[in-house]
Amino acid sequence: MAPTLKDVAAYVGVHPSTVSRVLRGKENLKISAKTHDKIIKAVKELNYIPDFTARALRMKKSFTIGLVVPDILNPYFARIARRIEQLGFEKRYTVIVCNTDEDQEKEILYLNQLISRGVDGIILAPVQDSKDHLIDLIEKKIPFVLVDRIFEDFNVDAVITNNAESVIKAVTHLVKLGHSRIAFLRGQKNIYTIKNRLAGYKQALKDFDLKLNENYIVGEGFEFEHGYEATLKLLELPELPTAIVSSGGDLVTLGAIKAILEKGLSIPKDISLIAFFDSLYSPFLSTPLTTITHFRQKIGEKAFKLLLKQIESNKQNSPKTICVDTKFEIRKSTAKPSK
Amino acid sequence: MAPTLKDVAAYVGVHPSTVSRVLRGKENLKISAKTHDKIIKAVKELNYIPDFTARALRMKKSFTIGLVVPDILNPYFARIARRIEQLGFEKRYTVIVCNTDEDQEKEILYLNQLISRGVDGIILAPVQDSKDHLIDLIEKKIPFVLVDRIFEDFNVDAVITNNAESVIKAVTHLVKLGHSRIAFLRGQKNIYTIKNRLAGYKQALKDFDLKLNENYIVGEGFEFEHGYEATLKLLELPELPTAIVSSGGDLVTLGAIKAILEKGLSIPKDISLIAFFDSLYSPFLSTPLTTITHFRQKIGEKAFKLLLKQIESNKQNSPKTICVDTKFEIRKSTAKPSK
DNA sequence: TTATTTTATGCAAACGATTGTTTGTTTCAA
DNA sequence: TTGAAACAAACAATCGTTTGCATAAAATAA
Repeated sequence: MAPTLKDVAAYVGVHPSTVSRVLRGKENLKISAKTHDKIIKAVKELNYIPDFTARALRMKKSFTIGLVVPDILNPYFARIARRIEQLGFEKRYTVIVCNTDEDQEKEILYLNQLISRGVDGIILAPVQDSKDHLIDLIEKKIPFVLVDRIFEDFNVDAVITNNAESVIKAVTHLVKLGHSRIAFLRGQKNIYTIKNRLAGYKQALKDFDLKLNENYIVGEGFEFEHGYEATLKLLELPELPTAIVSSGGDLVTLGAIKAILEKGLSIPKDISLIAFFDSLYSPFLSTPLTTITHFRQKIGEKAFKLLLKQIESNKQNSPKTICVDTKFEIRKSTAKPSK
Repeated sequence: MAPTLKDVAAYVGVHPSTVSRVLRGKENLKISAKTHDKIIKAVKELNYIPDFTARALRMKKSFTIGLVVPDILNPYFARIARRIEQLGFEKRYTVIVCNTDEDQEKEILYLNQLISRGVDGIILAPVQDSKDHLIDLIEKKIPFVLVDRIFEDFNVDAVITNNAESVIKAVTHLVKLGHSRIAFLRGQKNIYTIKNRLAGYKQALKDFDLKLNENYIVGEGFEFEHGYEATLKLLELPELPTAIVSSGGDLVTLGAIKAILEKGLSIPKDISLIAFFDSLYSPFLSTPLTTITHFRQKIGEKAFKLLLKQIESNKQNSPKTICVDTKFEIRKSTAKPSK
């Protein structure tokens, strides 16, 4: 059996509390140098490792944070997660990763698990069917930070990106190239980011006096298939769009590319494409993609810092929403429309 | 404050142990239907959530497993992680994700953290500088499973892939196309997978009576830059290779592609390329990549099941190494050499 | 020398569950 | 009516720490 505090204490011939005090350091309680050294030595010799569980129970502090995202396979969330884990490591926090698959039920289950496990805080990209369970978190005074997605009139710490503006920039670019039939390939509806991107799209059309064609707005989810199906539908319309803004991320966009190529169309000759996409891969695609790029590590960083501040300060600071800029990177997938 | 067992007990007018027994179910101890119902009702009304920490301490079982990988950003490990998390969820296990960045120090620190936190088991893709700390795990009787990388004469549960053979298949394909100057773009040296892939490479050359050119073996790590630098070096040799086998994964391979294109060479006209690469992106690259594809969810699945078996059975089963096949997928990045 | 402060450590009660053992009731057969 | 068996629930110890408080010993002041 692994040695406990008690074992160490017995070994040195001292009380467990003394060992504990030596190990925890700080404290104004003074320990004589002699016992201090003996204890340190004993800890080494017995190879004592403190039991975090017991400590967490006693101190009501677990040095654990929960990260709840739709899918860690999505490079967008993977990078955020990576950065959070990295910062957590520095501060001796451990990260529990939970994937909701955009399933509200699962989100609630996970959240309860995390609460039950006594995490010190939660970083969450919520499925957005409801926010009732989040109100619960507030009542339970569990620190949490939203990333990527927020709710109207729900004022909590959050890190988001300027979705609408980034799409406006994209559409502007297309319009300047001469496009007027611009389609919007959505990810899943009802997600904050998507709603805002769509709003940006509509705003931009309005700004340029282009009529809004509802048939040009397609897409029902964040998977490869969703992108594929939706784009196929788009390409079977009587009047083809000359450009697509893909707002659903990597998988959706790859699905879209597959559909476009299958239809025998080429990018950007027949169709211009702008996407929210991983900037690592985008330069290397068949046609290097013009993208709206997120600074995902920065998002993770900001989120972690906000959370840590909540955890460490007991007073209730007023909630803060941080908006991280995006970068518009022009590559080869956008060009003048052919006719 | 969140209600505890005691609160529920007091609310019903019963002893905490009774509540516990009702909640845990099973047990041969009988509880009258009446109290049972009252307790269930009280639990609902008070919205009681059991404290996992306390339970873990008492039962010495945390329903937590640690996953230690070099980098979750690497799609290879991301998929494995995803599958493990998924299966864990079904069995009510929670996953703590740790990234080592191929740093032995960090691996040891993490492992100690996990032990300290009382995880029920660990799935580990080890940095391979040493295995001493793993022997520790065995002594402490902490269930663990290696993935992707194993040690010679270290017989523990593990899930690996047939690295050597998959490279032999790749080289064979190249030789049949007429290549004889085939280079090997390594990832980091001294990693089990890489060593085996290299062994496969050498074996294949031997099989085909091709001479081994040490200058054709390059690469010092798993990052984009490593792939880029190494390939550049390769392309500055007096006698250019006509084909490259990239064994370092996505990042290394993208780096290689960048180098090749920068040198004004084209794939596969000037250089054929076969890579270990994410099959999601590979069809969409500038030249769709001929790849050696791993079934990563299967790896994750096997690893989780091995671990679960270890956790659930107290007797020491004899260790098992499972080898998961790879798939060789021919796309457009391989062709006959130009001259 | 005695009183007082300081210093170093021990004591014991938490934290919130689980579980072997006891105790107090019923129930039922003899 | 008594005694044993069966049933329900309480009791109390325990998991490994931390921490407020008490206390003994040593150091200092009076």
